[in-house]
Amino acid sequence: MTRTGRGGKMGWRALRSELQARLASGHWGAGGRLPSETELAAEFGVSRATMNRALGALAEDGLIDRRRRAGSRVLPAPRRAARFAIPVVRDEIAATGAAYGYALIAREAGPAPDWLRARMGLGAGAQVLHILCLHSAGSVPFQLEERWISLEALPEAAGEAFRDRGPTEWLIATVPYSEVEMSFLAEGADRAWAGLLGMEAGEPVFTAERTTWWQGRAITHVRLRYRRGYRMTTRY
Amino acid sequence: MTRTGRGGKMGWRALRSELQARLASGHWGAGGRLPSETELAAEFGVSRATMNRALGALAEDGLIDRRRRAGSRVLPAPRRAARFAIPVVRDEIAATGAAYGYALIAREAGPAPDWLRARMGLGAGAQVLHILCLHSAGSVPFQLEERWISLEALPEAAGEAFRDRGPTEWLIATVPYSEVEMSFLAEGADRAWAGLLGMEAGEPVFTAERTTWWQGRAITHVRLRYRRGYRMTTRY
DNA sequence: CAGTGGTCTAGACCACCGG
DNA sequence: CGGTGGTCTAGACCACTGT
Repeated sequence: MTRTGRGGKMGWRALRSELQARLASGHWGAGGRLPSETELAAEFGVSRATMNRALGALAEDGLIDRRRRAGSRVLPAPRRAARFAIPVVRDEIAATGAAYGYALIAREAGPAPDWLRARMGLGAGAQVLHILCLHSAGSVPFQLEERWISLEALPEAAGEAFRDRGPTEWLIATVPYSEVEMSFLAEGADRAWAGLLGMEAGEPVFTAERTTWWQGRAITHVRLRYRRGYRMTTRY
Repeated sequence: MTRTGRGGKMGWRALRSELQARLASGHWGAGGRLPSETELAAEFGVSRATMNRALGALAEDGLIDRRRRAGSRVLPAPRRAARFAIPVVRDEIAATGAAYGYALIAREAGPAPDWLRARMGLGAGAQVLHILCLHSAGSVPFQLEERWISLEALPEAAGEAFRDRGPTEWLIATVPYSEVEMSFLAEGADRAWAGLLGMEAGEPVFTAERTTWWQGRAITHVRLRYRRGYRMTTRY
């Protein structure tokens, strides 16, 4: 029996690795059934709680499917999920070694356009604060942020100038925990803002859209357009 | 004290929600320190193991930072991570209700180009199988797949025609568990393949790139180019 | 309805690291 | 050094669901 350390019992992380290797080797076949928790626990000489933890981790990783009474089965095609860290742009730029720059370009209150009312579930005539600003790495444009904040849900935004600090950072401090829907897409740079990113109109742009709810109400919607050549990368 | 159910003790999921709500309300302040596991367990009337599980979940979600001796601290800016499910394209199309269509466009073995050898860590003169194929939703192009498979690492690929089944599905069946690096980006449609997706050259395309390793060796690299208007969306 | 996973408990030991 | 989190154990009860 494989063990970690010098003869000690296996921890649940080691167990997970061991079981994962066994899955990869096809030990139980695709779609096959694993022994019960109790049996596996006995085989590896650990308590059922520990084995449960290890198997639970494998299920979270999408490698097996666990159901009461039915047992644990090997998923034929592992349900893959990629985790992308969504860093604050200030940190993302700092990580490249460049100096973070922020510039407010526009800021005005007004009625929400129809598409935004639909997306955020706002009533007719709802007022929003519309902000456009640029985050730079040194003197190079890095990300163009276009944001709408519901003044109904967050009236204190009206008192913020957003001159020295981006709305994202202000929101993080004001509404720390929230529900989020996020999309990634490719779009053509619009004549209206292509120049701000140092791009030609029509050039492909990597864009992230995010709508944020707090206590069931939509607070803000943002479009983040990234500099030419930007990639969002992860390993798993 | 808030409880779930009719007077029963709280489970660790309920505990997590409760603590998350308390975090959201600013109960411990940003950067503040939470009581110890033992204290919290006593306050909620659960065992320390259960409280540990709940706090561990909050740490995994990036809401708090836990360190021995130092205790649990509220993270000032929650380290957010979005999880994107990466479905098999056949399922993704089936989910829209359309019929899945597959067509092999090209398939040829040859030496790996330099950029690919660099990306996959292949030696000089390494042979790869280069495959181009199209996945359609009904009669509409959905995703163009361009893939390279290392014939050194996976010689059995040479015997596969990929005429009825895409290489992704064959790979899943052949190399079920692997390490992956994935990127999302925006690029302009190339003259060489824009037509296959029903697009004009230069039109913005949402592209996913993925390199897959198995037992420390790069197996395959793929570029997935999506139809116009594609979005990758998640909630968290 | 019986076998499986899901969870809780009380106690224990240990690793880590801040003061 | 001592308090904190990390983990394991043995036992227990329960929820779910396939047969």
